[in-house]
Amino acid sequence: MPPTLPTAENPSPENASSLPETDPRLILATARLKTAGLRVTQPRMTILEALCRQTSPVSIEYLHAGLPAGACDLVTVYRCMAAFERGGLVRRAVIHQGTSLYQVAFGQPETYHVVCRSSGTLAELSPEVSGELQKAVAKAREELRVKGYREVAHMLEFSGVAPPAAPR
Amino acid sequence: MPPTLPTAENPSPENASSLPETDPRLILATARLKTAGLRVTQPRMTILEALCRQTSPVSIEYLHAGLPAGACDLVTVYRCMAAFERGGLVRRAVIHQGTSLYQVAFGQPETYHVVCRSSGTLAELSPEVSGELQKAVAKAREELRVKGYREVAHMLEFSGVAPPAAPR
DNA sequence: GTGGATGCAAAGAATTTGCAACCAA
DNA sequence: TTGGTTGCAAATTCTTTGCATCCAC
Repeated sequence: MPPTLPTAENPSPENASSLPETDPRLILATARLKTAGLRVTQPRMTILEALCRQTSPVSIEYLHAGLPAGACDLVTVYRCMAAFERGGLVRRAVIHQGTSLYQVAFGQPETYHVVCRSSGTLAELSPEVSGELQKAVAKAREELRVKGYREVAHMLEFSGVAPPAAPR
Repeated sequence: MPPTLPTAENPSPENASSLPETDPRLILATARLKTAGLRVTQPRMTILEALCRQTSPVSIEYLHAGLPAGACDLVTVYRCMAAFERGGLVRRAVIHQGTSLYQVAFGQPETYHVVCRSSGTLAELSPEVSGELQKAVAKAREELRVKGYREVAHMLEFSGVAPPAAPR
């Protein structure tokens, strides 16, 4: 059976080593929060820390399930992600079976994904293709900027039926 | 007040003249249905006919509200749109406040949209930029095809805060 | 001090599912 | 004939909201 998207029920094992507060991405995250006019709170930093550990887009439920016990309420994660998205800290990467999956939007190249409608597998597009897409998206953003749009975000997702896993 | 997205409550007036069965797009739609292994039924043709009349992406609720009275159940529209999307007849264009908006995916150039998070206004990107995006998307599709993906679909949406409407 | 942020509980809304009847191929 | 489709009703599930309390700035 092909690997499926991690769910809130079976979160992938968290990296035990907690990121030090001096992690460059968290420092950047703090700056981004302030720039966006958002307050730097414990729940928010915990959420951003967990988000930075992810290697692929995750759902809010999954993210919450992976936080230290009692870190914060699920509703808070919803509210934070909405604020983060408006502030450009995170990006809604794909919508998988009606659920939004998010990824950090800073400190790393933008990568686009494809969701298998059959197995739920999530795969990345090649850096080359992601780069091409990013370029075209940049042009769109520029057009929108000129037209006066602010806080522009975008969501690009591919879906399809993945080939059966190669037999071994 | 800027124009907002049409809703199920205030559907825009339908064009009274019903499309003749010989409408090229409906003929194409019929062919697409068969190609996708889907049956050609009355509800489906009615839905596709209504969808072809739209000039911008619409929600399922809105689409259903615009159908002739008693044409078919709302659930049927949901199921048909899901089937159409898998079959490549329609494209989920944007997700507006948690609601998916669809548009036909054949017989017309692909256009991408931007949703205003403040007013709900939906606007098109220029044909030039949409074309650029389409090219990059085509490359992605090609990569996925080579990798063995079938029935590839994609969703690309921009959102932002639109500038205040110009005073007149 | 003050307005944004959070927790808890409850509501809201889009979408899905079960099942029997129906009909396109 | 037969498996895909549809209608109706009910359930599911993701997401949002209200409000009192709390805390970052």
